[in-house]
Amino acid sequence: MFRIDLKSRKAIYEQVVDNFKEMIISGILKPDEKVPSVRELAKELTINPNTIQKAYRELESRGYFYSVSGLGNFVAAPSDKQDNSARINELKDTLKTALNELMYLECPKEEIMEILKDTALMREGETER
Amino acid sequence: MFRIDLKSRKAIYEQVVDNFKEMIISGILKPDEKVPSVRELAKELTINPNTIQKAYRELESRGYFYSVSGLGNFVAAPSDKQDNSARINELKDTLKTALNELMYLECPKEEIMEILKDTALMREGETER
Amino acid sequence: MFRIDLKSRKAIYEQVVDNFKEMIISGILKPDEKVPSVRELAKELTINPNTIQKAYRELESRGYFYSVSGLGNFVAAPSDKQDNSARINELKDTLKTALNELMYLECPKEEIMEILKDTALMREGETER
Amino acid sequence: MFRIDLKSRKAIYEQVVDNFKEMIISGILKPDEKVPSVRELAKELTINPNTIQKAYRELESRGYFYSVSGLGNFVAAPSDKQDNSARINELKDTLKTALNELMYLECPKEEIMEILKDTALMREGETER
DNA sequence: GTGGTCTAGACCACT
DNA sequence: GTGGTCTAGACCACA
Repeated sequence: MFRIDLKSRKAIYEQVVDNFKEMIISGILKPDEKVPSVRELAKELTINPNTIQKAYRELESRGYFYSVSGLGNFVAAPSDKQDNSARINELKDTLKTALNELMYLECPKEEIMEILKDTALMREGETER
Repeated sequence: MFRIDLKSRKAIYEQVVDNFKEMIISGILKPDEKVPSVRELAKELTINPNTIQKAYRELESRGYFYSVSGLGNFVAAPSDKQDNSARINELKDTLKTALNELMYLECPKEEIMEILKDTALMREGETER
Repeated sequence: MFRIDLKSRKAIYEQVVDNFKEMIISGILKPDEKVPSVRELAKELTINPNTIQKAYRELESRGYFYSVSGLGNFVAAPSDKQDNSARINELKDTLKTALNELMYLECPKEEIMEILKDTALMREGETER
Repeated sequence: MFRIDLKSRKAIYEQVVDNFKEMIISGILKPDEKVPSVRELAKELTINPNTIQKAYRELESRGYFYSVSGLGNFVAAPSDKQDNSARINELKDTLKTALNELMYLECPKEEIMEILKDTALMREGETER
């Protein structure tokens, strides 16, 4: 369920954050669903609870979690999310940069198109007419 | 010419690396063009020469610069670049993730398409048929 | 355990790199084994920590170490190594050059054969038929 | 005739030295043959004369050249070479190290054998019986 | 505790 | 002049 790579350069708490974000974005985790408690998850991943704690706080501050004291943490509904525009601009920028670098590295266009299709951005048949 | 944000969480030397990469990728810097000397750039940006040095070595080891001792650093030709596949896979992954998150944040498709067009990935008329 | 020659023309950090590479190649250091912390080794060798740091990063970027933040540096498994072909060609070239020069200096063939045997390249009895 | 790579990390004067050594070792340059004057070679390679000068001094001190004042530099005969033992030990060491690293990188034995044959170390048929 | 970054200032080799 | 190395000492983020 979780992909944590201790060897990665990325901080562990960030990897936890990314894993949750991905599961929420892809719909594996539904709004108002309860997520494991800090201690539970820490034990399961054999990671320091402080690290999980930090990840949860991060997810809460970014609007992906909400916490009910005494009950635990829950997945927030997309509509509850705050001010997206800043994050959207950030993402657009990474998109542009990544695309430019891919072109520079001579990654074949088809492979990029494949990705676009996979993300449901395009229906089959819209590309490469 | 350079955008360095001392307050950013990103390391200064990484910002320098990214700035150069962007300029090379976008063609602002041409192959075999000389880049400012370590000391020169350090002085211009009021940054410690060692920091610039580190950035330059990074760029060299990633195949964007080559260094001629006694003469300075120069922009490498794209063909001189090494083993891209690992980097390409990384980029594809960030691409996927960014696209998914954009969809989740309900960024209008048109805006994303705009970016694709800008990167010359698609010719006018190929999209939104 | 470590042979560092401060007077050598070779940079100290390179000597550290070479020492570790040799210990890893010869199997003295096993995969996933922890190596001394930057500060520890620096203290032991009475060398500046930054110098050790540089050596460790070099080893990491060449695929001999991996670093786990907060825990330290570890020996990477051979399979984790990246793109060897460039390095292999380099080595083949040094091999050729060294052999040619040895022949020129009239080093007896037997002595060279001795080395080949020692590196397990040849089984006893295969040579000097 | 000369392979000088300004982009290489190796110092230019060292590349000049290596080129001459190789030509002498391989017999392209014969004993007592005259080599180009410092100025001539510098002009031909469009390199600073001081750099060539340094290379020639190095070659002389290592016993590959001898200089006759007013006439120029000449290739020394192998027998004129001094104290080889130190250099031979050096070479043996690089040989060992290179071989070990090649084995570690899983370079196929056959490719290594190929090199040994090419250097006339072995006659055809002596290996892999 | 760990690695990672940065500064200031020094010295060396090469061109 | 150029890059490359090294030291001393400081600060930060992560586990």
